Amino acid sequence: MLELAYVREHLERVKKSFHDRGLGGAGLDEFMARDQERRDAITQVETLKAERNRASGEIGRLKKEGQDASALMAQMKETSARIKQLDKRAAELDQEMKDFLLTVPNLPHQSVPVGRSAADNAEVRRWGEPPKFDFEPKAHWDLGPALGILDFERASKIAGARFVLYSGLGARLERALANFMLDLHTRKHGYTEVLPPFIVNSTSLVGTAQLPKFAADLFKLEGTDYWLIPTAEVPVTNMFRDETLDADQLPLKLVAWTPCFRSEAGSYGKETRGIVRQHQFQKVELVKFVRPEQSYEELESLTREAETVLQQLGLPYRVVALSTGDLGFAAAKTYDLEVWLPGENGYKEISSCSNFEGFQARRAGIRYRLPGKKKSDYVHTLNGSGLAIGRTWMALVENYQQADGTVVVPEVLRPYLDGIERLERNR
RNA sequence: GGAGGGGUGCCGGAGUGGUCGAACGGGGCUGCCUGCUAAGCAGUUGCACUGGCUAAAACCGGUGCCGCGGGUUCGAAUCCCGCCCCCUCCGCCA
Repeated sequence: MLELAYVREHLERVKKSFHDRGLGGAGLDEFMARDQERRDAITQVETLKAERNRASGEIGRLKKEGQDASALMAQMKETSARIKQLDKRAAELDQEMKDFLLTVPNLPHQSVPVGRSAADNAEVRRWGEPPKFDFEPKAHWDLGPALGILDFERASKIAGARFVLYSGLGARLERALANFMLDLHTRKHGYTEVLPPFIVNSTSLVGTAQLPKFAADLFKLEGTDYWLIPTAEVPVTNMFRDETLDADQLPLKLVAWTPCFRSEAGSYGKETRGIVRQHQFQKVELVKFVRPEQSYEELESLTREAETVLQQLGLPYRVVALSTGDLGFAAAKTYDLEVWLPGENGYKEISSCSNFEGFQARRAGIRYRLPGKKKSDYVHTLNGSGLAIGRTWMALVENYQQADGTVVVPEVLRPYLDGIERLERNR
């Protein structure tokens, strides 16, 4: 969320942000008109309240002295009625403005390439060479079922479309990947592991900005205020909602392995094959709370930390900086990691690393205080996948496939799979 | 799910209709003191919105905030209603 005062004073910058993101600037001018109306109403009602407060004190004094206060009381009864009316109007305007502010996207950082869509994203760097095969490489949706480690039919019987069942070595590979990633981030990158609730309330979702705009992307539990998390970002960022952290706790780095649930409403017909786009998947998520002046170096290191997973697994990838047209609602800047997929002969997003600056912190009330300083300030929040496990599974199977349909297990993963060197049928 | 208790400032903890933004204690900050530290003394101590001043602050004023939302009243931390959360006991359960 942008601060009201900021929008008021930097209207042109906000309008430019809307434009760069490919949104109409509509609403902003009306918003400013509302702002003026609201401030006028507040001035008026506060004057009346001040008058009432004075009179109430006077009434108390008169009564104490045994004097008659009924005239003043009658007068204040009218004033109170008037206040009630004006208060209601001011509250309405206030609510309208808050609702609007919650739908205003974050301002893109100056370094973000201006563009209309993903086509305008800027490639930052590449790592690794796509493997060369002397046979026609298969997609994971052929390899997996053939190895008996992936079962789409039964998943769809149990739940429906866009679910998958991992079986045998497939399930163990998923778990091995999660453990490998968690170990890497906790042992080498200084993250603290947390295991949060997988269900959150709507306040938490407003805090990280999935609500109010993106309810359609989420699963809600009927008859409750509970929602399945679309990413660990939500519970982990909200750990410190309405809290003030000590500056010496920062940067605070947390890693969580959770399932993620996404309704993918409106995406039917898109990426229906394989495990690319599922209603449920697992992800190891990195979350940082940092001091504002450090957030951009922290974004770089966060991205590098996510990249380390791919490097250690030997999976070729590239890093792209999202353009303004592709940038998420809450993000000021985002790097996507895209892994090489032989089955698609192209790169596919496997991690998204973002700096939200104070956008989430303001919504969620996450502050920090410097020792000895009175005034607190909002932290900057960042997060990134480190990595999406389902997509890593998929990339690994495709990149390490052999002519005979088996899959070689990368060295670093073998300790997590009882030393197994190869995924074969009937294991 | 049932019964009971409770939610007050950074923390502990008073406060049952007016003089309460809130006693008292602790902590923090500032100054004094001190070779340094501790102790001691004095002062100070939240957030949001809003008006004035301003380049912007500082600053000065106003309003609101004692879990959240309503209500009663001239006036509510204090009374009434609804909701949320926490604790204890019982039941159930991995």
